[in-house]
Amino acid sequence: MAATLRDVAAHAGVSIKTVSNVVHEFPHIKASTRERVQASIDQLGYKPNISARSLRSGRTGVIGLALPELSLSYFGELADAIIQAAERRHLVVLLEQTGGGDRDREIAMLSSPRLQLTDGLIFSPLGMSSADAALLNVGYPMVLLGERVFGSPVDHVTMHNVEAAKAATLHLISRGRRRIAVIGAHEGEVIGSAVLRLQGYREALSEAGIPFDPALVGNVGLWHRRDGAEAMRAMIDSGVTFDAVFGLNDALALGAMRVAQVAGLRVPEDVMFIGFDALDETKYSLPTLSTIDPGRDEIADTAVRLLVQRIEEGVTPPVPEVYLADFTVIDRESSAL
Amino acid sequence: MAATLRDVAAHAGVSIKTVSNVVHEFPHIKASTRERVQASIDQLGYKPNISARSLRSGRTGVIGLALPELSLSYFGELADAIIQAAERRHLVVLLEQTGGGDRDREIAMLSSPRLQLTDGLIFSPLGMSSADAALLNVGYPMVLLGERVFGSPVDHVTMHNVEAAKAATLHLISRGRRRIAVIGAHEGEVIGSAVLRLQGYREALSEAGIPFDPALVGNVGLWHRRDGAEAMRAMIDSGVTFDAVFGLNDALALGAMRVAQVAGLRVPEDVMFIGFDALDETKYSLPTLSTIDPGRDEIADTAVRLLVQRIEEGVTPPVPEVYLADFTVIDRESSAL
DNA sequence: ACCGGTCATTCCAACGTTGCAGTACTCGTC
DNA sequence: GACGAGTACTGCAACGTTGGAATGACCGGT
Repeated sequence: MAATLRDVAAHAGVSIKTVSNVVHEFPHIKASTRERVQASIDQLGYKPNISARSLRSGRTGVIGLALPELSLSYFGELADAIIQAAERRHLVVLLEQTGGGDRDREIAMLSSPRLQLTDGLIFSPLGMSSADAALLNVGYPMVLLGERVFGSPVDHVTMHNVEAAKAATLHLISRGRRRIAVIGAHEGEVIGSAVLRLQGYREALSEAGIPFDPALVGNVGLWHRRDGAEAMRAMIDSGVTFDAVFGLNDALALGAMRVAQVAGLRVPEDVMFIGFDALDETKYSLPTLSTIDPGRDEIADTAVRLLVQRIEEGVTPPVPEVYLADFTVIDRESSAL
Repeated sequence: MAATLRDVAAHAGVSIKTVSNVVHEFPHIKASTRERVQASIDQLGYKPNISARSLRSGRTGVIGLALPELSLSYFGELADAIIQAAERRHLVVLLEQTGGGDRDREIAMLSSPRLQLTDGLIFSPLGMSSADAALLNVGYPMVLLGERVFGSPVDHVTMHNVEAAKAATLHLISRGRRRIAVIGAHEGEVIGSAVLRLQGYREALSEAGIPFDPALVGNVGLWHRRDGAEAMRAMIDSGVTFDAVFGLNDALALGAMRVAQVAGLRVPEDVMFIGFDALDETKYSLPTLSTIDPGRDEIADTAVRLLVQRIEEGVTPPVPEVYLADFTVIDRESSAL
C-alpha cells in the first residue's frame, strides 16, 4: 500500500540507503541527487514507517503521559500544556489514565507493555508514596510530576507547595481574616500535596500569631468539587465559625463556595475564599475565585524538556534534577475587601 | 537489555517460534511445553516488542484521538471516556490536539506521519465542513465525531442535536418563559453544532407559537466561558429583555449566567438558564445549571466499538454507519420554578 | 603516473517478530 | 505394517528501516 524506501529508491534510480540519507539530511549528498530523490518522495507520497524505524533505532518519537483523570479540569489543562510542549519538540503523546489515586494501578502501569512504544514517561502519581520511590527505577527515561514521591531516582518537576499555600493563607490574613478554614486535608496522610499545602497554611498562621484550630480543617477523600461541597457542609453543620476558606485546590474551593453561599453566607463579606490551580473556570464563578497560579505551562515545558534530555543522554541521571516552578497569587472577587 | 523471543527460546530449550506460539495461545502445544515456556517468560520478564510486532503484523494496538483542546472541560471529559472505552478493548490512545477550529490544521493532521503507528483514528473536527467530506477518505480506519462533517465516507457518531436543543428550549417554555435568549450562535455558518442546536431552538419556539426574535440570538466566536460572558454582556447592554437563556453548551451558559447575575438578574426568578453537555461543574455552580446530558459514555463506547470493527474488517465501509446517541434533559436549580 | 584523501553512494547485516511451509512423530485404521 | 490424519514442533523468510563498513569516483599534490 504505502510507499517504502525501496519504492522511492527504484523510482529515483538510487539505492535504498541514499534515500534514507536524504530523508535524514545526511551531509554528503550531491544537490542534484537530493533533488531527484526528494521529487520521488513527494511524488510517491513516501512516509517513513515508524514501526520499522523504531525497531531499528529504538526510538519512536512518542512519549507517555500517565495521569489520574482527564475529566478533572486540572489534569485536562495540564495534559493540554504537556501535549503542546511535546509537539514543539516533535513528539506525540500517548495518554494513560491511572484513576483517582489507585496505587496498585499506578505501579502496574509502570511496567505495562503499552509503554513499549514510548521513548519515555511523564508520570503524575496520586496513590504512590515516597516509600515506593525505588519502584520508579524503571528501565526507561522518566520525569515525575506532583508531590507524592520524593527522593526517587528520577527527575522531578513540582512546585513550591508550602510557600504557595503559605502565600494563599497570608493573602487571606492580610485581608483581615483570622478564622481561616482549610478544605482538602487528607486525614492520617504524611505525604502529598495535601500535607504540604496544609503545612504552608499552618506556617502562615503561626507567622501571623494565629493559633491553629483543628476544627477548621476539613478532611476529604478526593479533590473533586463534590468533596469540597461535602466538607463545607460538614463544617457548617458542625457549628464552627470561620471568616475565610482556603481550598487546597480550585475544585474543592468551588464546591465549598457554592455550599457556603447556599447556606446564606456572603462571599467575600462573610467568608472569603481562595483556591489553588488557577483553573479557567475560576474566572467565571460567582464571585470569581482568588487562587494560586502554579505556572502550569512552565511545569509542562520543563517536564518535556527534562524528559527529552534523559532520552537523548540515555539512562538515569546520577543526580536527578528537581525543578520547582514559580507561583503567583491571583487576587479576585472572592477575597476582595 | 529487554528479553526477546530468542532469549526465552534459548532459556526454555525450544525454538523461537514455539515461544511465539505460546505467547499467542496457539492450539497445538503440549501442556508441559507451554508451562516450561511460560516459566521462562516469567523468569526473564519477557515483553513483546511492539515495534517489531507491528512491523510484521501491521497492527500496533494504538488508536489516535484528535480533538480540539483538552483544556475545555467537554473534551477533557470526552477524552476520559474514550480512553476508558479503548482500554476495555486493550487499546491505548495517542492524543493529538488540533486547536480551536483551525481547519487547515485539522486537515494537515489527517496525513501526519505521527499517525503512522496508529491502527485508526477517532476524529472530532471543529473547523472542517461537509465540503471537506472527501478529505476524510484517508487510507486508514476512522470514526468521526461531532456535527461539522456530514455525508463523509466514514462511520459517524453524533447525537440528536436538533431534538435535544428543542427539548432544552421546550423545557424553558414549559416553565412559562417566552423571551428565550440563545447564546452561542455562529454568525453566517450553515453547519455545525451551533446551527443544529439553533434550529432545534427555533423549532421549539414555532411549536409553541412564539415568534423568533433575532435580537435574542447571541453570536460568539468560540464556545468558551469567556465567549458566553461577552455575549451575555452585549445582550444586556443592548437593552433587549429576556426571561430565559439557552446556552448552546455549558461553558457558554456558565459564562453567561455569571454575567447576568453580576448585572443584578436573579436566576432562576428573573432569568432561567439551561446549558448543554452535562459537565461536572454544572452540578456545583450557583445556582446549579440545568443542561442536556448528551450520553458521553455511550458516544465514547460506540466510537471505539465502530473503530475496532473497521480495523478488524479492513478498509472503509461500503455504507458508513451513523450512530445517534440518546440525550436527557437534566432539570436543576437554574430553571426551577 | 601514482598516492592519499575527501566525497558520494552502495552493500550488508541486523532490529524482534510472525506467516507459511515443512518435518517428525504418534496414533488409530484396514 | 502401510497409510492418512492429526499433533507438536522447527526453520526460513520477510516486514521497512538504519548503522557501519565498503566501494568507487574524483581531485590536488608530488
